[in-house]
Amino acid sequence: MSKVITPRAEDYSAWYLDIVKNANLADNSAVRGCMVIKPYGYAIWENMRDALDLRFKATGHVNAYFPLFVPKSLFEAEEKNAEGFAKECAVVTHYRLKNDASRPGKLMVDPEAKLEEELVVRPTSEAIIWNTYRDWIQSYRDLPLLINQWANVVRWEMRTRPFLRTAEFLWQEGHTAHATKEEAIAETVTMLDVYADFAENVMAMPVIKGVKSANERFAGAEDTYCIEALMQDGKALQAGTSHFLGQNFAKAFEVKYLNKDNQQEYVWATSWGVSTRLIGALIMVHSDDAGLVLPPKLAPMQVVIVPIPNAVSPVIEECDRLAAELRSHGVRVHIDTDETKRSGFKFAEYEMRGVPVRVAIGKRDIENGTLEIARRDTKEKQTYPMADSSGIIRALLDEIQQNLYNRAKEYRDAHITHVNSFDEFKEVLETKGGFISAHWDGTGETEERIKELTKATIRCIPLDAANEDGVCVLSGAPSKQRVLFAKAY
RNA sequence: CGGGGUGUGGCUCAGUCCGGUUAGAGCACCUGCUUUGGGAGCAGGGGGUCGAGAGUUCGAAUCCCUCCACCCCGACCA
Repeated sequence: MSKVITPRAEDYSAWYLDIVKNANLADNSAVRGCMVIKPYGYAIWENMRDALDLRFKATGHVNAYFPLFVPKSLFEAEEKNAEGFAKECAVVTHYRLKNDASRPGKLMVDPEAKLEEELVVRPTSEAIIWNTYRDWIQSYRDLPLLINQWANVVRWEMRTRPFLRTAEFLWQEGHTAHATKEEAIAETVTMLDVYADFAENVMAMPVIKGVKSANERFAGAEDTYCIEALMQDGKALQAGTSHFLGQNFAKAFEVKYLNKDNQQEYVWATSWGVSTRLIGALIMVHSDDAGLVLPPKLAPMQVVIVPIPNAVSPVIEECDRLAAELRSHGVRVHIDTDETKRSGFKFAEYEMRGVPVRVAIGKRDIENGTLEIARRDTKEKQTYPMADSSGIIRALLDEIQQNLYNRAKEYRDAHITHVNSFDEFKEVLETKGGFISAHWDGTGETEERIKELTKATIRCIPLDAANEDGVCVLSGAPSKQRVLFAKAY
């Protein structure tokens, strides 16, 4: 296969699609808007899932599974949430097919098999979950209820892109119930911190924690917290959200508990989620024109060993010995003994697939007691003594993880620009991109107007924003703090 | 949902305007030999109801009609 990746500078969007295809992450499918996640892409998701699940468990959550289908009457119970998703719901209306008399061998929907009540394919599960929680929660002793589910959801999108926006996607959704408002808000913030920790320490992707403006808030939430990341093309991407839902769902579904004073009270709720979209973020934060670049903590193969020539004694024995040594330290190693491919091809192939460390061992090395180690992040390669190799490689994996984070953070920090006028705002947005830190008067009208004029939206009001008196870049009205604008995915 | 475009081996496309033997190329794939430290070379080989249906014609990938799918640009979105 001659694999050519479009350079980022030429066409960023084509570059992204080339990475997805050539790194074997996903394929288009026969289903409009839906992708097939291939084994290599799915292995990355599994690593993300495992790291997140560990963190969810560590913060007291348990997993459960709720149905894919939501009866329409339940779905519409919390009005704001239902309205927010109404335009992109897949709906099941029938439960049977039959032979089509007019077209032999073909099937048709049986008009006799119409459902009495349509079923919405979940775009999110608040409705079915809160309807269930009503029965599970009676007393303050049942609280807090801390449940997560790993699931697929469907949002009928017009324009789709692999991982970033597909009609069906995989995610996790946490849904918790609490006795007090304070406790629910604390949970919302805790899970935001979990996401930020995961993004920065596992994905090596720096994020900004913040709160969404009213326009960008999750439908049905009182407050939406988010982590925002910056992609290499200067566009922002929401990498995770954590919602304080107030008592909206409790009231819609009558979820009450008896407090210590024997009085009925509505519970307080949160929900939080991240999706396979994170794989899209991972690609766009670290990868280069040679292909995917993966942080070691998520790479399905952390080290690939290429014997030169293939599978020949004593080269192969040395490869096996090193692999065993690395595996005993928990390193994920792959030895490529495929004799039908040349080593040069393999080098290019593993670069394309983002394997953090490549080791080459040849006859020459056996004679010299050496091996060649190449790192994917900087593409440097160097020869080392065989004797020290396991320790060197393990240290290198840590270094690569750290370097990817530092590199991404440097880029991100260099692309947060403070502006004080709308002219400056527009110029920075067009010439430099990235986050624009500016004063905003707090009104939805101004936010909407800025979006119309520039296509930039408020990504978040950073949690660590300092109090600073100023005037709104558009309206000139007084403002107490800066917010972050950007064009977004 | 509006505007534009494209459907030909697994992939990228030529051929369509102006109908004419067995429908082509590159890549990929299979076999053999030589190779193997940055995407190998040579030789041989397999694979297509030309998006679908109906029509015009002696003859259709090519012309007419209908339908379908996908892509790009907008509006909407994690």
